[in-house]
Amino acid sequence: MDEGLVSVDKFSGGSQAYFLTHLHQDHTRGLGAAGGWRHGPLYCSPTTVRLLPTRFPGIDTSLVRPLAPGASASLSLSSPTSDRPLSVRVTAIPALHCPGSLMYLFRGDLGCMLYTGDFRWELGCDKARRAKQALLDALGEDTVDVLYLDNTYCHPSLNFPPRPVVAEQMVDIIRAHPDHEVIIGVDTLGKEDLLLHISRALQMKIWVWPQRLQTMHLLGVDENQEIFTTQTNLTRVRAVPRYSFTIENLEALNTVCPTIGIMPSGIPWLWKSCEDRAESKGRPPRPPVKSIRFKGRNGGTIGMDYDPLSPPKLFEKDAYTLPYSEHACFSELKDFMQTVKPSTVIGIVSSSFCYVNPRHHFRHLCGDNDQAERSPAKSKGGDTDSLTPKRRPDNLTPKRRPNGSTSPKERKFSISSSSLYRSKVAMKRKECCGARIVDTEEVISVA
DNA sequence: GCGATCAGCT
DNA sequence: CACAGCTGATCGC
Repeated sequence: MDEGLVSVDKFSGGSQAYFLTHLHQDHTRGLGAAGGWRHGPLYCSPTTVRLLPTRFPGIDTSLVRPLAPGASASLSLSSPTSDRPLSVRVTAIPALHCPGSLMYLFRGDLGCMLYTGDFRWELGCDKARRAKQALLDALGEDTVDVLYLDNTYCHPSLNFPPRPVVAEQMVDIIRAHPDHEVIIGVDTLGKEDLLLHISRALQMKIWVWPQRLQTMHLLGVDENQEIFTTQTNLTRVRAVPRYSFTIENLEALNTVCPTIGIMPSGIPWLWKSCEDRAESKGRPPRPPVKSIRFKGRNGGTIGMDYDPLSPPKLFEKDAYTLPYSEHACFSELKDFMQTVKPSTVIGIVSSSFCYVNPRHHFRHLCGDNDQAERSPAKSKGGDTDSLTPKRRPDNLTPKRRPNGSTSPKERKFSISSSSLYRSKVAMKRKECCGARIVDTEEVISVA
């Protein structure tokens, strides 16, 4: 593929069309650049369109092209080198990562490429089976020349149950602590289904910070406003920003009232026991790990390495972590590879703690398995910067990822008052983004 | 003084 | 460790 044609999750310019897979900050770098968006047409899901102004208030929506899951669009591009016209058809496939997340399948004069973005692929769930069918329908007889794969958890040891199973485990934990306050660490987008499940199962509202409530309403997940609230006295279960979820904060909250924390995450090292962490940091050992019993969930229905019958690992006192992941685990990646059978595969996650070239595990599922690394495009030239992720060899420690360059200017909320002065910049950001650590503590201590 | 970007951290 | 994100420092306007 020639250079300068299309970019996915990269918005620094130089392309003729731009594609956003989902609205997490590390995928939107460059979108908030000064002067608004004017590099070219910007394709994303209708859900993402709806949320876009909350993340990028100044964005010029005339350049935004909503692409519904399953829908296609034709792109008329021109070769930057020869000026000849190029025809490319793009199809959006649900990625099931967070609300509005999409994969993009490109086919046309440049061959066939599939960019998954971040995705989950739980084929025990209807949504994933429908997504798989949508992908197969879109592919038809075509073969994917290059698959850009979410390799976040691309290691055979990283298997976890489908999200509904883990959601039920979380309900069990909360039920086992009837007199505790509960905080759950979440990001600005994602894990809505988990919170909905908890709310329905326990018949309990869930506190979220004001900006998160706005997101819920824009997503339409709580149309009757029965589930989520910003009023602290209505519930003992709170979803807090992931960065408020620290041992220090949990201990502080416990001085006010008994509180447990639950971190839903697929990150494997969070499953380690607290002793490991204490020793590794030279701190005195923590108290012994408390164990929690879970109801068995139909024994072998999960068929993964993670054993749902064993208690979830506790990484610190009063804090639990459960493998609720919005990224595909290894067995799902394997199934995806078997379904797509690409000629070659390239990982898109370069900052992973254990970046693994997916070819290492899936070479045998690639059409070009007998060849070493080669240019992934057909005979049309080298691959584009834009569609080539930051690649690095196996077993190399990743460098620190450059930070996001987005400038989220959220609408203001009144809850942001805090007596803790840090800096004007911090205060400004605080105003913009809604509740933070201190707000959460204040709010809970008042309750 | 302000926003954008970078460095550092979890 | 960093899924995605927050904070403070610095730079240019």
